[in-house]
Amino acid sequence: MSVTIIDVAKKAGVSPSTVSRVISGHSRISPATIRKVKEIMDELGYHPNVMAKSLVSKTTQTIGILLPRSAEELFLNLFFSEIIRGVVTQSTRSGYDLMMTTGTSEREEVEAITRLVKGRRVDGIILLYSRKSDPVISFLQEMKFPFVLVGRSEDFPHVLSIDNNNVLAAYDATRHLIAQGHKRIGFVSGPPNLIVSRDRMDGYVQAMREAKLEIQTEWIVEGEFLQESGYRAMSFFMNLPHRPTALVVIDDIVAFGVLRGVTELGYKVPSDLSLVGFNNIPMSELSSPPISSIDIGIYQLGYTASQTLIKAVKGEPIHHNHIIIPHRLMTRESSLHTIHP
Amino acid sequence: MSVTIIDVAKKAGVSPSTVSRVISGHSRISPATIRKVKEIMDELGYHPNVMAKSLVSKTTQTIGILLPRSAEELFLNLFFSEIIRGVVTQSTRSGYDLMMTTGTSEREEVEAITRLVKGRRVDGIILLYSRKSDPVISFLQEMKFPFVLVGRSEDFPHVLSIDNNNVLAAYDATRHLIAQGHKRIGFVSGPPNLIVSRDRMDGYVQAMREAKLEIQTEWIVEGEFLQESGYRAMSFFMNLPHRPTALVVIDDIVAFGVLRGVTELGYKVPSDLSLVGFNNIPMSELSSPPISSIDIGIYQLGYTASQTLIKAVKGEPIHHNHIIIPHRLMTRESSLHTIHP
DNA sequence: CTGAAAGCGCTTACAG
DNA sequence: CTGAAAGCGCTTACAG
Repeated sequence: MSVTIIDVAKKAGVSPSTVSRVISGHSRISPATIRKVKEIMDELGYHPNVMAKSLVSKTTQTIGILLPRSAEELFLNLFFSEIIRGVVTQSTRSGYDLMMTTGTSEREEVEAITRLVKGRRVDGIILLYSRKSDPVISFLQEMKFPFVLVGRSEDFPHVLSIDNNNVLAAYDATRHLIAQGHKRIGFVSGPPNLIVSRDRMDGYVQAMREAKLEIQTEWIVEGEFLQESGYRAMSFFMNLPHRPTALVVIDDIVAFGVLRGVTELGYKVPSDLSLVGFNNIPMSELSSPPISSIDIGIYQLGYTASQTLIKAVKGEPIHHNHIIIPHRLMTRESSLHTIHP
Repeated sequence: MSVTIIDVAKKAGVSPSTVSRVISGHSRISPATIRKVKEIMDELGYHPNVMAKSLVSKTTQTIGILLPRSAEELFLNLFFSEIIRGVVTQSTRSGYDLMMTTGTSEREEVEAITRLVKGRRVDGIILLYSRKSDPVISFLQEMKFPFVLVGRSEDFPHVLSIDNNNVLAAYDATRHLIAQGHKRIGFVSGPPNLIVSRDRMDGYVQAMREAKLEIQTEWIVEGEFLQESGYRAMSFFMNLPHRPTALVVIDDIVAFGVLRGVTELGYKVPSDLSLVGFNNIPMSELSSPPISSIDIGIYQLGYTASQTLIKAVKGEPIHHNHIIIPHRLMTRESSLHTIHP
């Protein structure tokens, strides 16, 4: 049915081995043979069967990406789109295909990865998001299978990973609010089992301590990466007798929820409540008021993850196991309100 | 290195053929053998080598998705994230993996698809977005390779496709504005080579004609699916001596651009200019004012595309070649301003 | 119900 | 510089 290496060999009057060597750019082949074989390949419309090639070469020219369990809701947040955009761009440039997989439970995730790894379907894997103790990481380490983590792992500190310095990022965000004269600053966090939540919390705490500002436990609220979480956090804060005048918010989408709630209650951002978010999604500058946000270079995170993984797959040397993508505070109206004591 | 079917066979004291039959759930195997073999498989941690299986079975349990050329900018628009979310959810549920590929030029796209198809890397392909004459479609048809199109094709009208009724959707949007008393309604379109642009334009024109309303050519502007396009269109409209009082806008993201521009100029939505967009992205209800939008069921589009493709791959009967996902107008403040003549 | 054998399409030492 | 042969890990008629 399709054209095989044997068809080409016959027609070119050479052996299949020779055709194979021409394809792989093997050294010791006469120019004449190369020309001849290539001609026939074109003429016949030959294309290598990837499966056969993989079977013997034990390489697939494909990398896999495991989407977090909540893939269903996942894409509501621009974070993952941006990551994937970076990954697919880079992997395509490097001649690798990208395989996506997911699972709805931890067991399903491990199964999906097992299938990819043991089924020899991919050469390496990109993991998005790290939870505290992740059986997927244990499995990949045990298998000695190449992988990179977007984020970082506490249980497996030496794992190859691409991350932001989230502690510093949150520190910067908090410092910025302090510089505007705020003293009562709250923090809206994400799911507590995510390392990114705790890193950003740490940065916030550090900045507050350093400035000798009081942190009230009720100024710290945990939630999901969803608008609703912001909305709920806001209602909670606004009912406090001593409410904060500014918030550091774990994700812009959550910040939108805060903003919406604040506006509905008739308060104003930034005069009644100043905000700084994270991720700098395109809508941040569109909302009214525009929201200040830490740009964490999401696309770059994905691009670098793919690049690093492919290096690892090829066995090229990797100098740093932990690559940090720089962040940048984008100051906008939501945090430009100076408090005069 | 890894455990093969032969290792299992040896240890279980049967032939490789039998192991293979147990794996594939073949009928005529004694329960005792099945139990024994499964036990050994677990014990040894056996996992089938997908490549070897594909090579002989000629099936990959994988579908491919071709991202539009502009993948770089692509994900800035929620449309693709949502589509992919639908596709990955459904394909995973059906036990298929998802392979993503892209190209930066038409030639590269054809190459990427050729690699997937001729390399027997996938069982079927999902195409996003259709341009007027698409060499990828010609190729797939010629190869008799299963594929579905998200969108529709004029050059290949019988191709399996999942689409909205974009003509009707735009008609509904326009009717809604007419019902508010608007007579001077403009249309901000997308790239003219996309069928979706022309379909929506047609719906707009139909509704206007039917209501015996005049359409001025300067009320129709083409652009990209980007904020900037909306911004530019707005500046253009607002400088017209006889400017429209309402706009149908091809995409919410473009509508945001319009909104931002209008606001900057000191005008108000909806009183100075009413807006209806398409796609109903999450931000539509967050902006101020919230933007009316046609929800086209993007997730559903992706989910159904995957479902239909997998049916086609399996050779199951498909009753309709053109599947239409219903749309729904979400009325919000941006279009709730009644004009009294 | 089960096994031996051929074959899927390729690569790669081993010879020459 | 090139060919014959073995083998990657699986499936599937063909026998029995």
